[in-house]
Amino acid sequence: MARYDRGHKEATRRRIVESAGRRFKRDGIDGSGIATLMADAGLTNGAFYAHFTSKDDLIATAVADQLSAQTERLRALPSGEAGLEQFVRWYLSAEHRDAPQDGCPSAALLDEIGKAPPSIKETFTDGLLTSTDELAARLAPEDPRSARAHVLTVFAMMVGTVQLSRALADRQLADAVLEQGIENSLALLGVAPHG
Amino acid sequence: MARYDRGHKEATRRRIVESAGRRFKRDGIDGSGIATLMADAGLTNGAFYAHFTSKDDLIATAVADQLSAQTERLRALPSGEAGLEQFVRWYLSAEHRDAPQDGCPSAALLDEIGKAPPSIKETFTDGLLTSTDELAARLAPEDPRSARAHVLTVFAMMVGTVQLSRALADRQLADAVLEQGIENSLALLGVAPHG
DNA sequence: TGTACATCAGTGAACGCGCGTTCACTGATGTAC
DNA sequence: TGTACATCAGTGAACGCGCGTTCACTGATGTAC
Repeated sequence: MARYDRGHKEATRRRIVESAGRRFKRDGIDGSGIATLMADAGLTNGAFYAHFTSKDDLIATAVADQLSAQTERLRALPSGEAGLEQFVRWYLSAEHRDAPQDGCPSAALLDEIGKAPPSIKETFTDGLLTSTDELAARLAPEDPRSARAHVLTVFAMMVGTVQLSRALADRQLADAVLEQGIENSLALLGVAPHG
Repeated sequence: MARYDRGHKEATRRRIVESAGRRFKRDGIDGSGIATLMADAGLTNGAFYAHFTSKDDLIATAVADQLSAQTERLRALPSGEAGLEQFVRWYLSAEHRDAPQDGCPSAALLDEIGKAPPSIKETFTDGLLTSTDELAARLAPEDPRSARAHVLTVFAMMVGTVQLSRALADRQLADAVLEQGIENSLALLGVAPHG
């Protein structure tokens, strides 16, 4: 159509990546077709391959983008254990459970990433570690690396808890699971609850 | 083709349900087409609708079947905390992680079930509670119901841990996460490790 | 300043393919007479 | 005992549809002369 500003294409690309991240988290990766992803960004399917070499290319890009957005959110938390506790309480909230498109990419996509090709697993692993190392820094400021596996495991547990809460047909039970999850997670992190 | 023994159709149906359960756990529900599912059972696609009204019908049946198979496995465990610990150690083993088709349906499908229609969530919820109540009975034999949310949460955490271990591209880290997961799970259950 | 052409982000139709589902048909056996 | 027909689990081709991907084309702007 038109000839656009310098930077227009880059802005379009970013728009696709961001809306695709949301769509993936809501409907799953397999459940999101190219035409839908492009329509989400206000475009038609044909333009897709001017921005990405394949759907896998977009998946990897969107997963990395989602994880780095999460890292930013973690950096914005209060330092120390207060930030940790705040994160746990948000993560295991009914709001997070009920709005997967706005939430954590791991909670929404971990299962599909486990079945994805190695290149996507690698992208995921890198981005996830960057983000969980933010948590580790809060738990063990003097030696974040030592807390890595521990933080990663507690994070995995929170992921599973949110997923279970999303899958249960009994809302009361789903809420109870989240509450218990907060207690258990804080206990494992050694954070005394201030709620 | 041939006219078959009494009970032949029922046996065929069971065969489809069982192989579909394995296929779903391996490739995902969305990732498993009718033709493949029927070929797994040694049949052609056309016979499918003589056994099920729709793919969703099979999904619900297979999920329920998988969960009741898991319940049977839990019943076969030693009674008391010994059985609990044995379960946790199997669940968070590299073998379980690396063979999803033979493993826990929740670990493989929780994410997709969270996005599934309510009828499937209900089937899942019923079957899951039956199976986790087996664990609760080991933790609190005098009042299993009181331990329900607690056991459910620890179970959710184990699910997330297995999923993360499947998604990580770094095998060493994936193994470390499982090990930490065992420690954390046993701690939360109040079971003193005997490993 | 005016004309001709190059650029290029985006359009929209089409490709082959696999999806869930439908349906006319098969053919070995059981039943009726 | 022999023939005609009913039964029914399973076959395999076909349905319309959406998938990921390709491609000829559009048309507003920038550049060359």
